[in-house]
Amino acid sequence: MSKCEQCIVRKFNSLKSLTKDELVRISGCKTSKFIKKGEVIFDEGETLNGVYCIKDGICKLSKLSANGRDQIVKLVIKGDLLGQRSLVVDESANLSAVALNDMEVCFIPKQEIMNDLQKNPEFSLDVLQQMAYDLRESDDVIVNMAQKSVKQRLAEILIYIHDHFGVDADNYFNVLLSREDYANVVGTATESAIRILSQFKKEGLISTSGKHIRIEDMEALQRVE
Amino acid sequence: MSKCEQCIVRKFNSLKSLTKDELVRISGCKTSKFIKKGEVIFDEGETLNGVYCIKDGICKLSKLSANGRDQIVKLVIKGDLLGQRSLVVDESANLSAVALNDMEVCFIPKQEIMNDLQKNPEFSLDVLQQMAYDLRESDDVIVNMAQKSVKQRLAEILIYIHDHFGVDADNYFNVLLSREDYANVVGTATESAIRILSQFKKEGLISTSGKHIRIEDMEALQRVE
DNA sequence: ATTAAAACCTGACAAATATCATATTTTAAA
DNA sequence: TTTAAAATATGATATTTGTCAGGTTTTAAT
Repeated sequence: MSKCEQCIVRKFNSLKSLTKDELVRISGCKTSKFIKKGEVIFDEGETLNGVYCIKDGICKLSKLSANGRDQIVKLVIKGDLLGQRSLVVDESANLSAVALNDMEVCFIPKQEIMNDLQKNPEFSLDVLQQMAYDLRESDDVIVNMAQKSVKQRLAEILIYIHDHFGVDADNYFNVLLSREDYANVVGTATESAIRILSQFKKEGLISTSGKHIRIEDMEALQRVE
Repeated sequence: MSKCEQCIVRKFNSLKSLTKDELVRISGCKTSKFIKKGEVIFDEGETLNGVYCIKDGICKLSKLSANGRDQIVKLVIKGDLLGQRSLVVDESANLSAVALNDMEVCFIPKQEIMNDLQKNPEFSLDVLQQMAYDLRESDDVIVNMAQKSVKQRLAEILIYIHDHFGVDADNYFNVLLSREDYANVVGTATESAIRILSQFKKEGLISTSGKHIRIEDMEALQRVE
């Protein structure tokens, strides 16, 4: 099994603040998992016994609303950590994590992380900073949800996905979301999301090929009101 | 000036994890401020040179949206800390803080807090836990904003204010919000908030006396769809 | 106490969004 | 390959919410 000390992925998350010794120890007790597209990593309400370090792939974090609809709160990519929040406050998971494509993740047991959190102030501060950053992002999402139209939110998520997850050789998004996923990100009915994407297509803002989406006119997309 | 070691308020926030020595040191460099209803504690974009510990009063944290409307993200009360997030990630304030009634706050300079964050793992973990808790709350707000109707959100904020900030002898809310504030919490037009409050009144869910609001039928309010 | 400003309220209408129905296309299983 | 299921698409219509316009009441300053 590969070793944490040599893993590039950790450079993108709080694990970068661990010492070499700590990394070796974690490497010794981590387990690696392959997760197929559509599989659940963990479910809302589940007790998490550790954190997941995403080595490859993308997943969605969502929560079931009282009306029966899933709300996608965040998209998480290679390099990110999953489950630190629940671990820190010792609560069950508040969100479900589902793979959007095939993934490889490393599971690090709770005790290892908690141990380092208590003993390595640099690591602890790094986790704190990541959480502070997430908190600002969440606050911004609240404002967008409350104040912007569905069309605007959809335009923005398209730009977000383009900028954060990149595109392939033909400029199509690397992340494949269903129309229902798009609806669940912006918080609208699936039909509404489909309708607006069709409209964007007609207006030349995007083009599609099946589920694949490509931005054709970024500036116009940014101007959407 | 009163001393942090003897202040009851700190028991409700992360400062409770500081040692006696640390508290004495902080007490020596803190400044106390009285802030009148409506006054700004800090503004979005402002650089914060420390954190505010709320000794008395309530304030709103809000962010100006691109459409010119204010979105209230959080209501903050006696005992809470303001500004830790910005301090931890060394960013300017993401939200504005405005007093909803007369307040007393203590300002603690940045360096004191950062020093303790680096040297006292217990304090650092406590701040981390508070932030993890806030993050869950924010995620829940996102889901509510995205999936619930304005009427439901308004009913819920009434229940939230009742439960978190309490009522006076006549069962009226301790917090006085304008109709515009209510609109800015649930993310709707002021007229819509007014209309729905009127409807709640007609249906006997609440009663009002000027700005003062009292819940008359909690169960019916919880059932609002 | 008077008065101007702000806050509150309501109606009429417009715009945005949800819902339901149904057709078409794509996907995946047998 | 065939076929059933799922995803996508679009129209018609209902519901929710926003906007504008005009009132009344409350608040605060003189």
